[in-house]
Amino acid sequence: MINSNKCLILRFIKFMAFTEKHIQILEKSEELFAEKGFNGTTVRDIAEYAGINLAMVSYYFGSKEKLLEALFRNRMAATQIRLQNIISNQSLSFIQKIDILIDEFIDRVIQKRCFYKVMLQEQVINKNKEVIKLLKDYKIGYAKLVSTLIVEGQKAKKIKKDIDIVMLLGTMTGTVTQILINRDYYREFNDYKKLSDAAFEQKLRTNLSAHIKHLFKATLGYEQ
Amino acid sequence: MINSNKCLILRFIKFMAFTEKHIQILEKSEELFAEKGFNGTTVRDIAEYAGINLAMVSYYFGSKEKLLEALFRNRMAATQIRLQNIISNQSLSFIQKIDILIDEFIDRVIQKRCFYKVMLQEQVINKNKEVIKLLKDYKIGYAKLVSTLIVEGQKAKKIKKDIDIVMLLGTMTGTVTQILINRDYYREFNDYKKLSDAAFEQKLRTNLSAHIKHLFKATLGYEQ
Amino acid sequence: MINSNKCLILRFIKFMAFTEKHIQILEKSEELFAEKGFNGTTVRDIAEYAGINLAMVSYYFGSKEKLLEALFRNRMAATQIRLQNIISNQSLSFIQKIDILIDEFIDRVIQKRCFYKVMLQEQVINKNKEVIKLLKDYKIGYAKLVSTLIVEGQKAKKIKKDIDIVMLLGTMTGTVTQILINRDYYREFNDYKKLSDAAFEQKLRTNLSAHIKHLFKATLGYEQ
Amino acid sequence: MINSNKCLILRFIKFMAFTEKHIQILEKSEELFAEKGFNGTTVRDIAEYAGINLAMVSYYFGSKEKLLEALFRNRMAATQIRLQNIISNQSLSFIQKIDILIDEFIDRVIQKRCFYKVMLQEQVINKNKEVIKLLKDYKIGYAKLVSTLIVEGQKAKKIKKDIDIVMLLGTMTGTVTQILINRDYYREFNDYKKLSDAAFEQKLRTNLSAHIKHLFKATLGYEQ
DNA sequence: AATGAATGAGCGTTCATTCAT
DNA sequence: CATGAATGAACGCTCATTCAT
Repeated sequence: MINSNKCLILRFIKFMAFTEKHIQILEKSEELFAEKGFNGTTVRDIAEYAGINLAMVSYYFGSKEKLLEALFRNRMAATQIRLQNIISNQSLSFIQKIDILIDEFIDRVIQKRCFYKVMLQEQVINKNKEVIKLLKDYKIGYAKLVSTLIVEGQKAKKIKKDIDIVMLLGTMTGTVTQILINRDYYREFNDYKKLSDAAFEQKLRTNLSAHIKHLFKATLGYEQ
Repeated sequence: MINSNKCLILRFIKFMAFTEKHIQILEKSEELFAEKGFNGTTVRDIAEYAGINLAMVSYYFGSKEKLLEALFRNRMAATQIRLQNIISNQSLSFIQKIDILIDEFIDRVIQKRCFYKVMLQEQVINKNKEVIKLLKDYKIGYAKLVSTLIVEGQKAKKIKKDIDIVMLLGTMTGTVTQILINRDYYREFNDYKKLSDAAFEQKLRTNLSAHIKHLFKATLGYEQ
Repeated sequence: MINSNKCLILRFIKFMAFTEKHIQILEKSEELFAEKGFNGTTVRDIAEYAGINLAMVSYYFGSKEKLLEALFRNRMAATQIRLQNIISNQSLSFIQKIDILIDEFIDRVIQKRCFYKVMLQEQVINKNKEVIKLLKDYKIGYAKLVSTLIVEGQKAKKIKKDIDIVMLLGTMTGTVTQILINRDYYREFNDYKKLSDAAFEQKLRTNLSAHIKHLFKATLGYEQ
Repeated sequence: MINSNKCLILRFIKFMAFTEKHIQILEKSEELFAEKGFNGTTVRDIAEYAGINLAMVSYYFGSKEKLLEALFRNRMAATQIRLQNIISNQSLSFIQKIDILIDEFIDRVIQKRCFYKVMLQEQVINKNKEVIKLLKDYKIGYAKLVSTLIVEGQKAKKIKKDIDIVMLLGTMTGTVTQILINRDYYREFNDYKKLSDAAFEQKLRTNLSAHIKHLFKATLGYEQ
């Protein structure tokens, strides 16, 4: 089981000896890309914000485009590890795994919100072939992984037949993305301004988790 | 009640005498913005693709930035009219209105998919103040409109209390957006390649409609 | 004598049927050229400021360049008439004529200060051949005219020999020009701010007149 | 007294590490600005004439506008040094200092004739605030400096009372400026064409010097 | 006779990238 | 190994002028 699951997730890790400066550039550029977009961010912006020399970006990563690719590879390798840890945990039921996958996703987007904004951009304006390839592999891997869990549930007659997995994952991803985008507006509309930033973030996490889990149960037909 | 609903939707229509060439530029630039992003699209690209002189963009719209604003104003004015027609229809129950709103949204995004890609961009990379303002007004108007319907249903004891409207609308918007983004991937994964483009689009519409309506019912607690 | 003097001044009048709109454009463009320079003034600026259609400038004058030429021809024709009136006055002595020429020049520059700013520009940045030609003819005519008066005075042994006329006229023109340029600074430095605009202008005229006449007397060696 | 004079001249020197290429661009652009005006000179003109890349102007100076400002700061810092050397020379009488100031000015304008054409432009078409500020400071400093010398002469009862300093300096500046502008015409009118360029320039210098010194003496009332 | 629409040319500036050191 | 200096290409925009009506 574990081995077969492993195969479902692609290996994004590609050897690259990252120094502290590499990481510094990646993190700072991620923030800028998220805020102003890839095209709206200049190499000068990155150099200035990361406190490095202008030529370093090309020197370290080859080009602005390849910096973006490195960013994706880096973040996606981390994601792979997180997913692997969940899947390989033999003490969890498939229902528990689905719930944990939902929470993991919410947590991931909230923690790495900059990256998910960049990811969203790349999916819409898609230009970079390497990134698109990474994204496609990730999506296929993720869908197959969830598919395995659902098939397992269907065999145990605990989950409805004919589940549209891509649609369901679209709901999860889309809902979280929309809340990520409309974070301030969500806070305002629901009168959460009185909460501290940390408290609001916790509230957001809880609300999202409950909402999406409820949608999954309604779609998959299981009860906990 | 219906009249008061009218007030909930903002008026985006602002007088601008659009000639055929204005429309031509708007539509072509919309396609390019959707494909390559606002920053990734040059005025020269637009001029070439729309078959007009380079200087016409500035001549007609003032600047590339104002062209984008005009695009948003134009599309949003059309949206307003569509919404108004639904709301002002006195022969519909609130449940019917919610269902129609869902279908209208799906239809709108599928028909104007380019615009919705541009809209997504602007929400993530947001730079243009005028556009952000239009978007905020639209979102508030839309949420209040749905809120009115839900309150109506709650009064009639047909809808659960404590509905998180922004979250629910996030699910609708997010799901449709994700399927818009992953359209090709959705087609591939579900083996819809054998369908004609038109048949697939119809399938997409039907699936999305059924899925989202089901999620709404599960969230709001009503039965038709 | 009168006839010979006439020959010293060139004829700038060239037939052009000027309508009110022509005059309007000339006067408004003169103001703008004076303020922002010829290159810094756009045809759109002129059209807007003169309240006419953008195409009128080309339509009426042929081009922006020819508008400038028309402006020079117009103003210089008027100058010619003013000078002719002084020269042809047989009741004046040559000393009186020199004094009157000085006052006429001061008066002309103060009244038509915009034009003299444009004139100064054209002499420095000189580009327009037609204008340069007009200016050269004017200068030669003016110098010859003054020369005639001085020769007359020298014959009457009232004026020193070896007068450097161009230098002397340079002093007159230069002094007035400098005060025109430094008008505000002159007012401030001499504490004339308390005077009304009209009173200051009168003061300026008086001071300039006395100063330049004094310099002429010191140079030419005559006493009134 | 001499030390207090030092304070009368503003300090234009602002640290800027000028390389040879900076100087090259400054000098070449000065020529072009003098000939065609600031607005009439394109960055491409400058790049070509100075033998540098088009982007270098922005790279070195920030913008075309800031290049102009640098030009003014540079030339005016040099002027300050020249003036300081005269003022601080304790072996000169105030009359000698005035004479030397006149010669220094003539020399400066003839040597840096391009700059003085640019300066004249900026005073007439004035647009650049920084340049106007520098010019105003220079004028005030110069006038105060001369004023100090004159007051010294008045105390020694060698100079008339009630001297209009701005007017007198206007005569000096204006006369030199006019001859600068009408240089060729002056040469032609006075039949100096037979002289070599160098000989004519020397003649020009001598004539200007004698003429202006004479005007100063006539105005100030002193005798050497 | 007068003008709104349109345009080719060229503007100042910024870009990601390169390269000598 | 790291970087300051430099650059070709392209950017959004404005210009004076034209032309069909």
